[in-house]
Amino acid sequence: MSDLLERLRGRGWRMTAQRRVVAEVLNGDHVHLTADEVHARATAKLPEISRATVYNTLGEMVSLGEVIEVATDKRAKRYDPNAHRPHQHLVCDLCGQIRDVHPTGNPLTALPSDERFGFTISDVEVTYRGLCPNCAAKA
Amino acid sequence: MSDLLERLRGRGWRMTAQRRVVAEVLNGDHVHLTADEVHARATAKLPEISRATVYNTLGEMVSLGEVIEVATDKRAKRYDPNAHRPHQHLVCDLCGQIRDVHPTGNPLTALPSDERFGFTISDVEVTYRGLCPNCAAKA
DNA sequence: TCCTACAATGGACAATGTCTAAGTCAAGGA
DNA sequence: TCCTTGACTTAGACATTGTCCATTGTAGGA
Repeated sequence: MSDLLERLRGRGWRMTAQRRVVAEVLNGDHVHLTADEVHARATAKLPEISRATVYNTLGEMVSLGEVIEVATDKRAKRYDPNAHRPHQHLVCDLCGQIRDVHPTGNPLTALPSDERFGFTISDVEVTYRGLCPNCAAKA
Repeated sequence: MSDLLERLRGRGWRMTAQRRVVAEVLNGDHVHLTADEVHARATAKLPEISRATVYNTLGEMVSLGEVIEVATDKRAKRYDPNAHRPHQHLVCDLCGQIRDVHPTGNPLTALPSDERFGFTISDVEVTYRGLCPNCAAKA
């Protein structure tokens, strides 16, 4: 169980009530909240926190590399606190549920050099799509 | 060179001037326009076309499975007319340029069954990120 | 304790996408 | 060819998501 708050403290990040609350809301496994959901939950703990602060704080955590932005659906970006361990995502097309998964092998090796168009590739994102057990049962 | 317009006609899609223009704008290889760019180019050919129609038409082409929605950057969705042939995307993190690529092998085999959480997986999206030759030279 | 640089606030603004009511038109039938 | 009908298009209001900025507040060091 990674502790996002501890990791941020360890980087000498200036701590404020607002930042602590955002980090607490975002902490955990299989957590993929939108900025708006983070704001809603943060407001429950600290009513006067503003939307701009939530956006700023999320943006800073992304810049620090402690949180990853995920764009699995067409709507809002989601924020994933498990930046410390590489992983990919599994998404249910119906309910939108997201799970972290760890495929075997390195997807980079699947791309031949004549398909790289001279690019310097630094990262690969893989999104598996389908139906979760619940939605599959209903369909 | 696939002809999007021909494929749509072949499906008995009711043809209108607006739909024809949108299909013409979107046709080609390595084409990944945003809805707004499609609207801008369509307006050049047919000035009175409305934004709603562009969105509707793109949405219908996606429903028909003739066009794919791509969410490579955090901003607008992009539309890719090469739905008839499976492929993945290579994105430049600086200039946002997108290329279609064809990795070898099946990325699905990389996901062990105990990492599938009971999901029925129907599709895998792979996005390679890095710098294009131009941006790498400047950096 | 006091200072100062950094953080938070809130409200306007921007970008993207959705919806609705009313008008228009493509395509098939007489 | 002309009519009919249901599907398509339009314009603009509205919704959602995200950004910016000037002002106010505060964490942490001297």
